[in-house]
Amino acid sequence: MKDLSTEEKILEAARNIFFRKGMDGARMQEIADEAGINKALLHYYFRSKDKLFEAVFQEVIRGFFRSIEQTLYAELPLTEKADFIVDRYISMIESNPFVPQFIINEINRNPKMLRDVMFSEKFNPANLVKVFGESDAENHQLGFDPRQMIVSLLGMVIFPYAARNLLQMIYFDGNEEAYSQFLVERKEFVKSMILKMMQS
Amino acid sequence: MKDLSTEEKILEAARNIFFRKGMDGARMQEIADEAGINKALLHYYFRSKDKLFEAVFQEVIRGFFRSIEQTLYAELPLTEKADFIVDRYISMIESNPFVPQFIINEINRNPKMLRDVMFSEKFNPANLVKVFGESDAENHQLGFDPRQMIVSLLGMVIFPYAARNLLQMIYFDGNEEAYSQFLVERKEFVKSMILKMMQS
DNA sequence: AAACAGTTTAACCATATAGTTAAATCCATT
DNA sequence: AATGGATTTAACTATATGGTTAAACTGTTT
Repeated sequence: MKDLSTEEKILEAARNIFFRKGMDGARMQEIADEAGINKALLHYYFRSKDKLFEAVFQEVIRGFFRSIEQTLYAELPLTEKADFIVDRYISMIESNPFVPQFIINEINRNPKMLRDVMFSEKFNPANLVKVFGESDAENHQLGFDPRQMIVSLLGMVIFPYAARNLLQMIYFDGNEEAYSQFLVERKEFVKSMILKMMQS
Repeated sequence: MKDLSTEEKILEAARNIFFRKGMDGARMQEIADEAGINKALLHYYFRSKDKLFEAVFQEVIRGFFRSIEQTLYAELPLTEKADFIVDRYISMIESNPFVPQFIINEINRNPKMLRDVMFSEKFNPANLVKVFGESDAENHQLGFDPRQMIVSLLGMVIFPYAARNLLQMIYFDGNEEAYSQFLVERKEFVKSMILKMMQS
């Protein structure tokens, strides 16, 4: 951590705090502490909390879009593609378990931010739908809106991480190890369920 | 609204604000305004923001447990039971779309609160698992942890509401009516998918 | 009429927090 | 050694916000 540039140290700290507590719950002092600097220097690099948050949010959304696009352009048969997407999303979430909740919450708090980032990043969602929706022979037999499938996949993958504390408490008696094991097993479970769901 | 008792007006207003903005984002002044009273009276009824929040949170968790239990004791064959649960949960969410996110967020913010409420309500989650997990002939052939199924169901049902703004923007070009229609169709989609998932 | 809870008004206090400032210090480059 | 940017220190300002207070008012009950 020590050998990062100060700006990078700040962004790293800001991510840690914002991801866990959100814009409303985060404190500039806490971010400064986490970065190992003082508040004056924090404001020296990022003029305001809003600017700092914007930097973090924009970066996260960029990464989010980038990884969506990567799954889009993977040329695979539908069944393998579903596996591929599940693997990718789960590994993304495991390396940053707070990100999905963060994105959802902050967009709900201020939906305009997403529009702004999408505009400034020239991100065009028009062909996003095609993940499960086009150009594959198997696909024409699905018989439903492909978005139903992708939303199901996202829900099944994201929910157990977003609601971890709740689910761990009510279904696993608060046992962390048991829940971790549940998540390990979940990967194959979701893959096989998506497969079943896609069989006519 | 005018004919409710003041305490009920306050709780109603507090729900509106807390559900949307969470504990951190909510302002006592805003709650007072929403209830059509002043801050002094608000504190006259609920001594502090913490107490008011606690009242709302406790009430929500109680309702949550109650409805879980009602689905538990419904004596139905597995397949119909899944339909029953999907219907119930969706109608609950539609009458209060912010509640699932609220519960998840506030539990993440302070997991101890859930333990406290569960303790004071003497709620024992030990047999929750049995929803999809016991005493039904079909069930012994499932061949997986029934919790995987219930978490999938919850994820598929809750996620499209929790992430509404995000999904609406990226998959529906911001079109609200289109997304509402998507949610209408989703009900049957989820039911049929759960069915498929339960077929050996 | 007196009493009393509910309610308003308006000012007020205490604290947390975002953000600023000025001077001093550190450290690398010239 | 001098320059200049990065960083610290510490005090400070402004504001938002939770919470309090006292006095007045309202409407109902006794």
